[in-house]
Amino acid sequence: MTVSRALKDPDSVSSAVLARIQSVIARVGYVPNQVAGSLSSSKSTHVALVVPSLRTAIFAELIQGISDVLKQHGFQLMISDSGNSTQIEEAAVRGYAAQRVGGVILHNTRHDENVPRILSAAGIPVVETGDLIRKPIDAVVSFSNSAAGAAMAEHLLARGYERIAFVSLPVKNRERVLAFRRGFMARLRRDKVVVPAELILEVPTGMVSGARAIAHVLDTSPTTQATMFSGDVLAAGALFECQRRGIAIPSGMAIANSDDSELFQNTLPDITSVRSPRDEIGARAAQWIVDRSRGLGAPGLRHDVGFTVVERHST
Amino acid sequence: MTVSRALKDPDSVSSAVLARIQSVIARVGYVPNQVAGSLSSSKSTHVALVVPSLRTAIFAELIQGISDVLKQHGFQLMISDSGNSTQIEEAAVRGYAAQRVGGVILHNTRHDENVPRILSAAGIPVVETGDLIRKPIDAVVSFSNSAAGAAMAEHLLARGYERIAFVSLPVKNRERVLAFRRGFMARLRRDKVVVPAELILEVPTGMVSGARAIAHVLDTSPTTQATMFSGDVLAAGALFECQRRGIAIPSGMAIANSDDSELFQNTLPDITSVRSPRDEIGARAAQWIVDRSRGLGAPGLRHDVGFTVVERHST
DNA sequence: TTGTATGCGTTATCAA
DNA sequence: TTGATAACGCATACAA
Repeated sequence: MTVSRALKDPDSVSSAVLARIQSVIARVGYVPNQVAGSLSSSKSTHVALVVPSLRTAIFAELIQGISDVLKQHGFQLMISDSGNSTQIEEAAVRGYAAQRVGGVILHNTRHDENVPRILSAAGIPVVETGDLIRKPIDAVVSFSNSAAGAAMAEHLLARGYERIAFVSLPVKNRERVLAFRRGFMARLRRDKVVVPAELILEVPTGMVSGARAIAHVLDTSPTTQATMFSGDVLAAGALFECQRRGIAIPSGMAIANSDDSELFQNTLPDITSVRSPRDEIGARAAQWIVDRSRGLGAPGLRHDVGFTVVERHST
Repeated sequence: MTVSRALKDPDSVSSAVLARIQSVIARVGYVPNQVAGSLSSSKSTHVALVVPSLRTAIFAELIQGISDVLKQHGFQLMISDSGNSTQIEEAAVRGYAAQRVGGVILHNTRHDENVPRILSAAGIPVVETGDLIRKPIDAVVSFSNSAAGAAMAEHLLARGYERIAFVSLPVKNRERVLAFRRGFMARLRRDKVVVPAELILEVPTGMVSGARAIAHVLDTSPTTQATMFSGDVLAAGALFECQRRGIAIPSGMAIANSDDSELFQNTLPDITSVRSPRDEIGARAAQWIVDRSRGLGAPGLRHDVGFTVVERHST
């Protein structure tokens, strides 16, 4: 018990005893067993994150934001990916509940019905980060994808584009993408602009996929003026395909993307996109969980980090 | 005890009892406490990974490879970043030792002297993945960065380039980059090609940094024929800068990069680079740890996953 | 096939 | 300021 105190609160131990303890610890190489500590105190220093995929760079900033905050407080980050499957997410959440983690961050906002049940039964704080949904399980830190879609539509309208294509990842199980698309379309409709069904595409992830999509648009509907992409690096693939075909951007085809990245800032021309503070989302989500697991803060958090339409030369 | 058995090995329990247990579990919402399980059995289902940075996409494939294998075996992945600081790495390792993780994967191959001590004292298996070093702490799964550098030098020589610049991230605390550079330079020297000191640059990470570097080379040494980049996306930044300046690639300047990425396959022209199976590195490292923590496999593993110089149109 | 006793290494609580 | 005791919830070993 005295050793335990010496490690957690050295001031509560006399300096003589403290010195003796430290010397023995050094000599025998004692390393406190945090598993036993967790069991005894029923406090966890683990936070779990479930993202749709680990392969994309999109989540790098989110992860870094979380990791930075957790490191400050001696918490550990556990990561897994769901592949946009609610079943895999549920299995992950079950595992995290069994491990009695201190909190869970879910990027998806669509879940198996058991997920809220499992988490609330275990009393585990949850933050959702994928979209600023109305009714989070517990807390939500994000921005409105729907508003972002509308803002991007407004930008394209302001630049005078009227014949517009929309290319995204499959919206099934991707509520964020669906919200963006809905916001985008609704704003266009307000100005009597309608995207024909054959120019609303759903494609796989990746640059090659973006290239194929823009090729399809160019081939089947050559009068299209602008293409809006929603999903990781699709627009970059499209830009490179236009370069290969000798099509000038934006005069021959304007392109924009829903998620900003370092790449879009550096291509020629650089690519208009929606910028959101992904590291801040991570940091705030993590901070809230740390606070909660220390008994601070309120259960329900709803934080809008906002976004910006970064107007670049591709539109 | 019977409940414990019913969950781990349902066949060892009579069907009547099993049914009763399952119904009660469902009714009361029982979730086994894995922390208590770990403490009791002194077996961990956690594997820790320390990468230099989480911000770059380079580690996404490594992480995915690890995660896929761990998921199959019910293991959990814990991640942190060291920022190429041996001190931060040591702190992380200390924390993982306290948590009695089942294994640790370190991407860096240069460590604080305490790191091997801590890990071996705790009996925690370690895999290093950054370079195929001669004397790993325990196991190593990687490829030879030195050989990769040499192979890339050979490629450039074969294409007839003789006035060559070398741009990398700072080599301090980055043994991999240093190994690549040494292998590269050594191979050039064999053909009596020498890179002048003023064309050996060390720059920060990022596309902007790559652009600045190539600008510096172009401005200060316009007769340079090729620039070799070592570090993430540097070459992409250089390519875009050349596009902005109207310099043709490869006739005006050839560029190549040490680490392949989706981006390099899609730019115009696409960029010659070294391809290595990063997901396989992760998968094998994870598998070895899983095996070890089950008492299988031998302590010392040394696996060379190899690499390929992918010759594209930028050289 | 089921159940009992015991211990894993901490921390909370209370006593000295 | 230090120490003794009990408890956290499971799994090991053994008994029935």
